[in-house]
Amino acid sequence: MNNYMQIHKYLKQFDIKPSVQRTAVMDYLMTHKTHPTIDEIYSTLSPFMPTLSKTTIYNTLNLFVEKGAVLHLSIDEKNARYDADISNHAHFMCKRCGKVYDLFDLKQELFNKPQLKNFDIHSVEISYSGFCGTCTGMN
Amino acid sequence: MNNYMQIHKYLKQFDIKPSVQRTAVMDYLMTHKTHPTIDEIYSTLSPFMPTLSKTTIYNTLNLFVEKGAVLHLSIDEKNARYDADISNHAHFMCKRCGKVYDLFDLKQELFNKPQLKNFDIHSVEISYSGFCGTCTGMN
DNA sequence: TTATAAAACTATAATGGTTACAAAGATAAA
DNA sequence: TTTATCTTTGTAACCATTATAGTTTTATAA
Repeated sequence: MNNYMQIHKYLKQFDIKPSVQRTAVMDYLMTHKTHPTIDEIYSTLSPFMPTLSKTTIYNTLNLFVEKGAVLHLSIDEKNARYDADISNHAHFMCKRCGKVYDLFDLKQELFNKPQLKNFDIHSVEISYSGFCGTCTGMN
Repeated sequence: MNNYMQIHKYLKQFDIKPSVQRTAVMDYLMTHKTHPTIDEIYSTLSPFMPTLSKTTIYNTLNLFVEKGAVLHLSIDEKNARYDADISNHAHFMCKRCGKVYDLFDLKQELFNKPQLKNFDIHSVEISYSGFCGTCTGMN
């Protein structure tokens, strides 16, 4: 079974009808774990899909987020970022270079939804910011 | 000592030169713990300060955040939100009514900055979202 | 297969939050 | 008082996102 069919199956698990465009976007997110912006996704895919519209990227990602297949990250004030890894993990954004990194090795308790009687919590986002090792020369 | 002078002293602690406008904005943030948007701050202050410009609100809040006197919240994708309470606490945003609530009663460990050799972490933002009690009728 | 309806995609325009810029005003120093 | 610096202001520009309407594709059913 090829990758295209695997992604089809994966999308269907989230009640998302596969299409060429949707499959390409999910494929991009799965193979580029860089928390890309809309523009990055569009710029990369566009040469291979000449009729592709940026609106479709917007529509597709809004659908993915709505269906729970993709995380919308608000860590970057300038542009929305997207992440196909929906497992519990946090993010770090370097204030100098702007890269967004995954932080997997944190205690899982961090991601527990607090049980509060006045709030029905659906999602958690844990974001750190500062300088990355590449920018400080400390790695 | 009046409130105006107290706020002057407070701003100076953050190396911020007080001015009428800056004092008014900090006063607003301290007395309105609703995590207001730029527009809300401007709309409220404007009638009392007829020459006030919205650009000044932007400039002022950018300065406050830069100096560490105010937190910029990215929990609301639509508008930046600001919080004069810089102590460790998390936020909850209701996806129906849009209100942003403070969550103070969480374990302080949540706000510990993980010691990672490749990342120099300056700040932490913990955001929850879902439905609030008012919107679900459950309180 | 063909006709019809629904869904998805596309291009363009509109929206709206934020920043850039330049001029005017206020403050501080000499 | 003069000069320099900082702050504020209004306008214009920018740019990410959404709205809209038309086209294309896909699904349904006769």
